[in-house]
Amino acid sequence: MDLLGGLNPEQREAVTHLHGPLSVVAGAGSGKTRVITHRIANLIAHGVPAEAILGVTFTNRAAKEMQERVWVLTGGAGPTLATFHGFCARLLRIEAEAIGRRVDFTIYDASDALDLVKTLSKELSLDEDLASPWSLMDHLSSKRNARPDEPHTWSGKRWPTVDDDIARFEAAYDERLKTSNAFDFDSLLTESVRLLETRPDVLARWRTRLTHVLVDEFQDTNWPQYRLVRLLTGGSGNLCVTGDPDQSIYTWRGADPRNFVDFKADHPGAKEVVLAQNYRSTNHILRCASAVMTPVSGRVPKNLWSDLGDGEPVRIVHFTDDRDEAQAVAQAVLEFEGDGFARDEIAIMFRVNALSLPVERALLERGVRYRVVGGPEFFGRQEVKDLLAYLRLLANPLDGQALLRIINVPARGLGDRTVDALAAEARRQGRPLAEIIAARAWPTTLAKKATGSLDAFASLLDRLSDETEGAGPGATLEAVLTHTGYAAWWSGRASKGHSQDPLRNVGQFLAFAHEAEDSLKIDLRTFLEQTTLLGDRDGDDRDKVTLLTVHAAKGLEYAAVMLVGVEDDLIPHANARLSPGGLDEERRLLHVAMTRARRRLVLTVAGRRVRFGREQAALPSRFLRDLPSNDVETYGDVRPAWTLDEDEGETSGSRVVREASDDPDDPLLALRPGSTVRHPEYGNGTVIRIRSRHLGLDASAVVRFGDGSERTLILRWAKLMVIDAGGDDASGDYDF
DNA sequence: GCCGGGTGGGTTTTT
DNA sequence: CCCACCCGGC
Repeated sequence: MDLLGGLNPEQREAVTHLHGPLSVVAGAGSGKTRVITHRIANLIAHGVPAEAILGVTFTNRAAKEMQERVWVLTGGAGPTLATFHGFCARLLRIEAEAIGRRVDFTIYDASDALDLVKTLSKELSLDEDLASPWSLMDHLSSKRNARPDEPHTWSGKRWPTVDDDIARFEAAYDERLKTSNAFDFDSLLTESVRLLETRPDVLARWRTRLTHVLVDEFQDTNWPQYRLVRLLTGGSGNLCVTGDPDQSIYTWRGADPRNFVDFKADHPGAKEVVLAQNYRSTNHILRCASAVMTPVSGRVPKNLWSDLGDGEPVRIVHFTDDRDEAQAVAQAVLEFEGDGFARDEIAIMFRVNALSLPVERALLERGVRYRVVGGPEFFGRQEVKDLLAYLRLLANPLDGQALLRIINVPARGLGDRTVDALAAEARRQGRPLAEIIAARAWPTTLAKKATGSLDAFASLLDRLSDETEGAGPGATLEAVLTHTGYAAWWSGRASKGHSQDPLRNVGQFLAFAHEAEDSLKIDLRTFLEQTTLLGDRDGDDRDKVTLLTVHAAKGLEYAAVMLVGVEDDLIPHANARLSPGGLDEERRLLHVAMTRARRRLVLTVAGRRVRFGREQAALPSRFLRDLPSNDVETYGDVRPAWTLDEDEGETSGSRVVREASDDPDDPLLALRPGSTVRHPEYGNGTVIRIRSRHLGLDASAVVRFGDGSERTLILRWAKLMVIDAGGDDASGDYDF
């Protein structure tokens, strides 16, 4: 196979650079995946064994896609292509005993980890007002992801014993993970690093095993991740990193684009390739995407260009409310199909998962098949988590959190008092809770009734583990359901307050486990690892519209993209202002969303949106003002919702096509400081300041009226008409 | 100890 | 709206 055909000179340079450090800075759609897969194939063609190549990607989806493309290029060669977490899990299974874990360790997802924090917080009697489980979790995570030269200390509230308490907590957390024979997401990374740092023999073995490492989405790696690949390639320097600082959207999780700078410093003389030609999108789309990035500070400007022509202008469509928006988006799917877009080439994106609900409803009404990528949905449900906990406990009997979760589910007479007594006993003896139970070493203080229940529970566990020895996920789950009476317990409870029938989910989960066992032939441990590391399955994607967050969309592309909720407080998200550089990251996020689109890009804005059950006014995203007017077309009634009188329905729902938004008569791309408005009582005035919705307060504007008075008006209520939107100067006095 | 009802707060984004 | 948590009745 010709591996270099069809590559441009820069791509070719990267693909043919086989040994020694290489960095590829690749703008969106510049053929980065192509470069990586071809380079891997080229390495193999030049005699590097496939098993000696490790490709690290950011998502499982990307790993899978690369796997397939490499197969095609090499005729079935199988290098290791995995996420950081997946690779670390593999490494740690092999090296488990070197760090005091057993090969059957389980992995805690974010919510399991939070449960552990809560357990420990209670055990250590920490004051939750001073240190909430959430802040403790945050603290742990950012501490472990911090660079060693920027040590991270407790940044929450201070109290007299803070240093002691936090230190005790950190130690207890690590200890409990270890005695539970478990890792959380962060510790998969940090423990792998620690192992390679402290055990030269292990490190040497892995360096022999893996001679070439490639890291994709390098801008989204955090310190332990970079440290890991440095360790692995420290001997040979055969490290290739690819990424795009403009697509750095994970700094909130410890990702540090400075790794690019470090890479250069750590690898003097490294080859550097920049890919600028875009093969994906038309130029209207690219110019809009670039314009969003222009104001980002400290950025190396990148001029993305494409020879695919201008294409269609980017559409900005305004709606009265989110219901309208959802209906139109669902309808648009059908229209796009009429225009020749395949359904599985259309994506609907949003900044936050919550926005998918109204869209899903509208799609359902029209019978449009869709698929939601990720989302907390299924595996986050209580009943599924309960059953998973049983499976985890059977796979790893030391898993303390799994045990705590199910010890009294279904209710079997083991309430808080009994469990607390058991936990205290476990601590007293310095043994894991599971051992106390297996050995039936109950504390002597327990009541007869409790010990009876405990005996029964211990027997249940014995029986289950005997019966499921070596069984697959389907059979194991079957046994759990039979012997625990879990389903009967649910149906016995007045199951009103549950939006989705828990029993249906139980049935689905059982079917899922059976399918994994029967058709995919995966064992219980793999099943558990995949459900936590992979989250949702990616079943049959054909003929379905894809719904996903912008984060989940990174690395993907679609012929048509609709991004909903392009409003202030969503993009940029209200919380973005809490962190330094937050607004820039929001720009990058919008940039990522836009550059997913090949030919058609639609941004939608609603004037009102239901949030937390209340309908609230929404403003178009301030980023929209940065889009070049020649590249966009604006549709719909762009007056903000609060200028419409709800009782006179004449304007509501109108979808008049208008001139682009640079039309001076346009009532408003955004109300802004300097705009002239009319108030029915106070007359004309000038907007001095806009305050977006925050801290539970509605969005408001401070307006100076003709009589010199300044009034703060709640935009949701005040019957303001926009007379003159004011100048183009977007740098007015916004208060966020 | 179990469960249901009331209440208050809200987690952006993912492995 | 949807949940996690608290409380009180059984």
